[in-house]
Amino acid sequence: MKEFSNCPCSGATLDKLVQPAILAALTEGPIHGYRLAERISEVAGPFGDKPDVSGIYRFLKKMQAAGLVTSNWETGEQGHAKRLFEITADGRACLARWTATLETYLKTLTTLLKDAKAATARKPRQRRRVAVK
Amino acid sequence: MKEFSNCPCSGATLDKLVQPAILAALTEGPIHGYRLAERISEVAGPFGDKPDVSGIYRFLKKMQAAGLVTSNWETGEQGHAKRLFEITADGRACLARWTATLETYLKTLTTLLKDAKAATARKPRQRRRVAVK
DNA sequence: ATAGGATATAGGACTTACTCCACTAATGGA
DNA sequence: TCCATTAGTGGAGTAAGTCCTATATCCTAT
Repeated sequence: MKEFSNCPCSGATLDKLVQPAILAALTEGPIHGYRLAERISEVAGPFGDKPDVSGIYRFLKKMQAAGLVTSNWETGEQGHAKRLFEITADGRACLARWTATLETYLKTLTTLLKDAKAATARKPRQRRRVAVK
Repeated sequence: MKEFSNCPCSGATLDKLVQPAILAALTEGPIHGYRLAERISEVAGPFGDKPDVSGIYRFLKKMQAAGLVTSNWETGEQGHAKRLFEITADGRACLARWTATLETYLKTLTTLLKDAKAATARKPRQRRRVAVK
């Protein structure tokens, strides 16, 4: 048998869906990019280790350009400037749409899973006779 | 409000998970790349329109290199040569692993969805008057 | 004091898993 | 004869990441 460690079936290359995760996290209130990344890796949990911070920032920038979030620099007398990100109305609408999309996606995946399972059950023989029934 | 037609929340840019779909379809028996693509778009159904044929062929090639499938040219006296693809033992193992991976993925997505929903329910207000506290 | 860790933001280069478009080529009807 | 269907393939581009690196500033502990 082979090593499957770098095979996509390990899940290593699956999308982590950072964008909806960001939007969802932002509904909890304004937050810094850094903290956001932490919140998300909590949710992403056991699956994809954790998303890269720089990826988060990149996304936030894109999302700001698209009008899904706003940000302003929090320039306290001390401490270097931090960006506080906030979700916009459009961002909320986008999140709602994500919800619908993910639901459909979930359904598709479930079907796929069922099919795959049925398939593996269907032909478990053909290796060297795996018992009668 | 904006158009969301090219926003990723529309699902247009979500991965279609072609690889496990291919493997699952292959367990039904040897098949041509072209037919395979059709079978998959049936399953993919309402979601991502349908995966591109060329993408399928590219993947099959990669998977063959990885030993997950085999193929031989079906050179009948007439009709141009067709490739018949078949799943290998390694391919079946890979599919089994995919099943496990997708299950975890599904769980993560479900959590994310629940969070997002709770979030949209949580703050539909907060647009003018942010309250005292 | 100062070295090192956590906090915070960001860019360059790369990869994976696709997509879209265009092309060849044979087969089977209308 | 023209055209749809079946079958396979290549070039170019994109989306959503990854890894590594660089920058600052703060807060400890030595």
